[in-house]
Amino acid sequence: MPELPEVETVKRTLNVLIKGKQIEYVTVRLARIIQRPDDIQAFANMLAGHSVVNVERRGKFLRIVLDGLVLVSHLRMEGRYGLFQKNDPLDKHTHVIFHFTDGTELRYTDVRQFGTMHLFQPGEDLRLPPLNKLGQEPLEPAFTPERFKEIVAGKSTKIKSLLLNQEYVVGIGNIYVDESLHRAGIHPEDSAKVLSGEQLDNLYEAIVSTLTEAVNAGGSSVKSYVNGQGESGSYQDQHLIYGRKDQPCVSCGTMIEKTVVGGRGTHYCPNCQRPTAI
DNA sequence: AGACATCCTCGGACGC
DNA sequence: TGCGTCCGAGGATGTC
Repeated sequence: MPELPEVETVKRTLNVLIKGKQIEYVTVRLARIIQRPDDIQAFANMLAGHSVVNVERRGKFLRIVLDGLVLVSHLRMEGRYGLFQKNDPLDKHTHVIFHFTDGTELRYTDVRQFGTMHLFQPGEDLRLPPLNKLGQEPLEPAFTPERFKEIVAGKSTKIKSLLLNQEYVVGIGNIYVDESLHRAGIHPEDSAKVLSGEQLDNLYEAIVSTLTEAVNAGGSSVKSYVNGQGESGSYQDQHLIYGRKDQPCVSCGTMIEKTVVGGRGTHYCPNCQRPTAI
């Protein structure tokens, strides 16, 4: 389940692996991955002949910038990219293949088939779905404690749901939201508007430090996530709360509980993360 | 606005 | 013990 640190890691490795390569042709083996244009043959035809200029990230989306096109790709839960030689055996879950003129291939593999690709003309992508409603990047300088408080102000939503909503702050998914709330000592079901300035300062710091540390570790490898070079990240070894149901909290020894918040599996320490009294 | 279903596959848990 | 069945995992989107 790639979140910001995993997508950032994929972005960095793809820049090493495919920057400058020219697409000869594209094979689409599963049509539903391609969301724009409607016609997969048009998708393939548009890409042929274009070269990779840069790979960027917006929230959990990759922006593969070509000379004259932008390919927006979301990995959802289990999407992966890998660079192969054209004769390498094909995985049955490989759905899109970008054949380069040098005989290598960028393959998109996705067991769950949830990932998406949208192809745009330059300048279109940021003002159309799925990128047009995305909120603040948490690892950019513009994300300050003051900005975070503006975003949260007056919202009655549960804080966990707010942090998962990509219209406000981007890149946080179910793993890092649980880790950040635990680090800040905040109960996931607290209404955003009841949190004090001090709590929001702590939460801001927890989000930035958690994501930064995870990026530095190459992301978390949960289930099948690997980066564009087939390597696993290591941050899952540093998870203090996610996936640790019925194990003792490292801070206080209380058994970690798992519930459902906003339809998502939610891990928290009932001692360290008590509901905020109103 | 918030709750819920939908998409999908597979691995692990569970029941007999 | 072994085999079959079921369900949880979740990001974004759409509906109610």
